[in-house]
Amino acid sequence: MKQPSQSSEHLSDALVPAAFVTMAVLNKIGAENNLSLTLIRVLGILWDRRLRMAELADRLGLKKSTMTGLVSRAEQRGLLARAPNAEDDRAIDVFLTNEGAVLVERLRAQTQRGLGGLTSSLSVSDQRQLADLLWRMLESPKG
Amino acid sequence: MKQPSQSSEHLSDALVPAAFVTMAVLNKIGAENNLSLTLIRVLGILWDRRLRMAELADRLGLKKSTMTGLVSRAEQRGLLARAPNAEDDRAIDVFLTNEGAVLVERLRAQTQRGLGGLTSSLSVSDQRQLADLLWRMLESPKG
DNA sequence: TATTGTTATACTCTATAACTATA
DNA sequence: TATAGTTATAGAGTATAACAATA
Repeated sequence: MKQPSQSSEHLSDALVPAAFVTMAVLNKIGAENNLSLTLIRVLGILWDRRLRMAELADRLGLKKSTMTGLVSRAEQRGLLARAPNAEDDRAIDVFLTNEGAVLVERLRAQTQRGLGGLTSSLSVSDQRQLADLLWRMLESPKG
Repeated sequence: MKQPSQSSEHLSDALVPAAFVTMAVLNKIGAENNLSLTLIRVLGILWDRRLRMAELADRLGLKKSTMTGLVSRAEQRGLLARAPNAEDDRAIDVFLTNEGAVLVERLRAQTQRGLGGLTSSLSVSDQRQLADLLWRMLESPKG
């Protein structure tokens, strides 16, 4: 009864472990910088955008009340800031501080280095091909 | 000063979003089954193994004290069980119950379906190639 | 002495429900 | 009435520190 569809024939059987390994690296980098995976993602999303709380919660698949705590803690640490929205008096905009932006740049570099051990096991040509396939998968309408 | 190495030239720039999207799917499946990503991983690891607490904690990159809570809650739900280790009287083995094994099979099926929207955007040939590249990356010594 | 696992404690992340203020 | 955001509360996940039992 055991070892059922362990055939590894499906792409998802490779995607899942790849995601876990990638997340482990990100998680380690997060721990070194005292950041959760969620907060890393928040900072990444805010890199080139200013978003309202509700919009941010939507993108992360979180509740607004969860965002409040997340943003408040990050704000206290000086990584991002809140400001009233210009059009809607109910809404609050969130955006990176300079310190937050510096941190994001550092995280990006650390991530490339951290994933180096994994990616460098492939030839440069294979790396390019893998990146290409992943992008095509992600950029599809459904993705 | 913004938009620095946004060139997306590095494989890691594709691996990270792919991992986040994959994790979002897994997270949703977990939520439907009342399981955290960590617990999903625990169950997956225990699929074909019986491990001691310390060994399990090592594989997950967690502290032993964290494992205690994680395993205790899963045990109360009947998904896994504890038993004294035969060789070392200090150690405790952890393994899946039948109910846990049934759940793992269901999760695997749900995951393949859940990732279908993503993977099906590629041709069958591309899917095979992507899976092959990911496996080669993961199976390398460093990975 | 060192290792295995647990307990106690504290903080982050998350959700639900109830609330205020604005649309 | 509906939406935006916060607060209060509760539970899971995580770490650190201290502990008992065994090696």
